[in-house]
Amino acid sequence: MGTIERREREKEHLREKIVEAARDILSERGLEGFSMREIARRIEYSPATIYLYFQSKEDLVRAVVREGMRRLSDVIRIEMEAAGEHVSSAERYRASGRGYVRFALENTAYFHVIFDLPGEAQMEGDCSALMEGEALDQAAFERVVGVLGQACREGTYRKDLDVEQAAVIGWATLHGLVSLFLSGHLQDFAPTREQFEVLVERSLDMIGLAWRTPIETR
Amino acid sequence: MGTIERREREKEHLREKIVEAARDILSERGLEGFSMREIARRIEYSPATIYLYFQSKEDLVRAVVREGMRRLSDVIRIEMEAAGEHVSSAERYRASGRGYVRFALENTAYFHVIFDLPGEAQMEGDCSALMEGEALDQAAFERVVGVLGQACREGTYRKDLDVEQAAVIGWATLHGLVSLFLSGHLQDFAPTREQFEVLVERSLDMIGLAWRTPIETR
DNA sequence: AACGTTTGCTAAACACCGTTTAGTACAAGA
DNA sequence: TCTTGTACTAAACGGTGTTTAGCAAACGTT
Repeated sequence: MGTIERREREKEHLREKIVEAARDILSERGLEGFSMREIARRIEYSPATIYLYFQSKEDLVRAVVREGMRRLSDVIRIEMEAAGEHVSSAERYRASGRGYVRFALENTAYFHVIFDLPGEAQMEGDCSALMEGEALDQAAFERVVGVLGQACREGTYRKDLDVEQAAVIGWATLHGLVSLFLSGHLQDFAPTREQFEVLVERSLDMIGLAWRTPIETR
Repeated sequence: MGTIERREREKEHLREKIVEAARDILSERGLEGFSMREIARRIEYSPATIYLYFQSKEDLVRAVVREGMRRLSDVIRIEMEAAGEHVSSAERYRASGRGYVRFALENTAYFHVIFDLPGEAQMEGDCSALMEGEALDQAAFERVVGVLGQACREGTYRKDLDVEQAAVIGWATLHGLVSLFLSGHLQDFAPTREQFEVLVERSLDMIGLAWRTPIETR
């Protein structure tokens, strides 16, 4: 009898519908309008029902974060592939950076939920669910590390570059730029998106410059 | 008759008590525990009273942000002064960066409230109140720009460096590092504060390296 | 076919929240 | 003393996340 399979499929379907609704609300109304009751309204179930599928709002948010991670990873990959196979690895690295920035600018709600929310609350306890998100994160990260290593072997960047460390610092630079821009703290310096994108390019220049230069600091 | 002066003093005193309570709650319980009703409880007034002094929660938060900006600016200044007058400007620049990071690590609630909250909601309308906060922000920023310019004149960094742009990029790098660290996204790479501080030093190395190198990028 | 039992769901409640309104007690000025 | 204005608050409104008790329908078993 396939009834229990059908039941399980239906259960999974509703679970997905909840995550979809959550992600739509996040995109449309941002974190402000993101509430369990609003999700319930949208899927036309009672708020209590959501608690049969997710144990808390935070749990549901984590599911959305995983979805966001997937998208971010995709955008970066697509941007790298769009750069083409014939370009240098260094250029592909730049492309990955542009992908990160583009994702942040075009999915600000996702971006904030991914990078602002997890903040400092945990540290112990809920490591497993966090790690799940991190794993997806790492897929993109490893790809960037790979292309950086390739750029070293191609001779664009210096041979002894600590590629993992370099990847983190480059990531942080772009992340900081985009965070400051989105929170309005670059209003005086780069008010428009165009000006901001120029700033991003100059930052990528700087990063490349630093990776290229032989190490002999102070 | 000094009665109205006394009344005004008392009014100002209560206003300050509200901001103090708000800042304490923020430090002790983070953004989670930060509520108008909790502030009211702590100052032993009714919640409605707060609305005689601040027109909304956001308005009160802005007052706390201003306070936080002042502190951040102070920490950076102190760290720069602690580096001493006899050291190079480049070293003073590094010190300012360390100050920024130290403030973020030791005042995480302030840091989040300053840099995460303003986010994307406004953009028009409430420009005046925002500018007030930015002005304090700029005091520190201008100081950093100044020391960067000095380092150029001293010959440490290249003469044609766009110091304002450089300051923004450097700021973003440290801001990104600290944001990623606080949100747990560097757990795999720099789990402890010690390891993170090493990463910060390596980033400051990289920044200095890039400012030093003559421009001739691709 | 009838009878427990399990499943999927919800109404209602609890304890919070930000904010507004109507009103009170009291001090100041006339 | 009477009026006016000031400082404050109780209570309400509509929202939130979450829990609990219970209901109706589907299920497995006899």
